[in-house]
Amino acid sequence: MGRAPCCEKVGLKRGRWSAEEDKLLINYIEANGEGSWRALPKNAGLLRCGKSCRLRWINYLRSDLKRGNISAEEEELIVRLQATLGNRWSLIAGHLPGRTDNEIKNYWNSHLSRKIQGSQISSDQNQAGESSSLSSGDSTTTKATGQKRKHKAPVKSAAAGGRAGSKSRQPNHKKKKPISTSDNTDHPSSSEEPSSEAPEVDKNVQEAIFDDINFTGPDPLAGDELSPSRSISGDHMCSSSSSTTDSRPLGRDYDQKQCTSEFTSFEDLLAVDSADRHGLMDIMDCDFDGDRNNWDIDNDDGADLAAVFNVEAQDMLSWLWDFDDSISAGLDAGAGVGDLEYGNVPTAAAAARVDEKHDAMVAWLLS
DNA sequence: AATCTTTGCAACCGCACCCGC
DNA sequence: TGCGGGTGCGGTTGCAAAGAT
Repeated sequence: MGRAPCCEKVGLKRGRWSAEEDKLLINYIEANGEGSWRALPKNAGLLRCGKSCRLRWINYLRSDLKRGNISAEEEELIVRLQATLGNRWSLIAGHLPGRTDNEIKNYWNSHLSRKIQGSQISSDQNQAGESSSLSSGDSTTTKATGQKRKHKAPVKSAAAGGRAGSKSRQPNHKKKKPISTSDNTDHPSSSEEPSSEAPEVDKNVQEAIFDDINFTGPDPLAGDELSPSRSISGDHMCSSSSSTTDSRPLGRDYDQKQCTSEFTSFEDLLAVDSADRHGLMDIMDCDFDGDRNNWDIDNDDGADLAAVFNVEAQDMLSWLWDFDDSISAGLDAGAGVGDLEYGNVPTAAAAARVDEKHDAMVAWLLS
């Protein structure tokens, strides 16, 4: 506080811009270029604050803007980037040519955040036997559940430490620690200082996770041959009785009691044969519900996982979400709508890709 | 048809950072 | 080195339009 406002507000117009004002602004910037926003209104003959002029130009009047109709691809990219970068809308906008941070932010707050919320709710329901769907959280569902959106606080980012509010704003990440484009595709934790401490494993939370793992995720270890479709759900993370065809070693030889007693630490889990570590993927319970957008953590949520492993799970998950072309190709080749659910075995290349992600997951958990 | 409620989004606000003086 | 102007960013608000009753 104590700082003078960016411009004198007395006598200045506020609210919606008229066509005449837009024209004045466009004409001035085309003639003089951007910049000097404080002086611009006066020079352009506008009764507007310089900030307002800048906002109007950047968000709506620039010629290189797309405006409207965010495509499914753009939407998917937004979701993925948001999971990785958090609410750094300007960074996200940088990956979407023709889109502004404000547009993406609004789209997120009015569409996507509710989809994610709806997905999480559905995910909870899924544990009770219902199927989940990301798209189930659309506006219709919102109305059906009576959720009020008006002036609600936007959903805070779990991935990048979404700030509690403008008054407690965190340092600007972009300016302090620039994030390159490649950071978005690299292992997300690579840009963070790796923790030098071994993960603190809260046994209670760990057991809670073990209590209700659903084996519905991808199973590249299904091998080269098609295995019958299978799904191991609830309370059987370590059960050997849940599937007759299940040959994945991790947990298969243990019942739940054994599991929670023998695996008293996460390191114990990792001590099993390296080939078995792929089962770790299932701890995360990566779940594709026939919709690549509908990727979720079925068992508990990222917050619990982060609590257990002392990491930001969402960052890793967002990378795992990177559903690349090789996998898509595998699915297109006949793996089916079920994506990577058991029984829908993708091509060898696709399986190898998932395999790679499993290994990365293990490395990440150990880091 | 009128009224109320909800939604979408344009615009505003305050804060933090950068940079020149 | 410190200060202040300029700018960028993300959260929040206001309001028109759409939908529901």
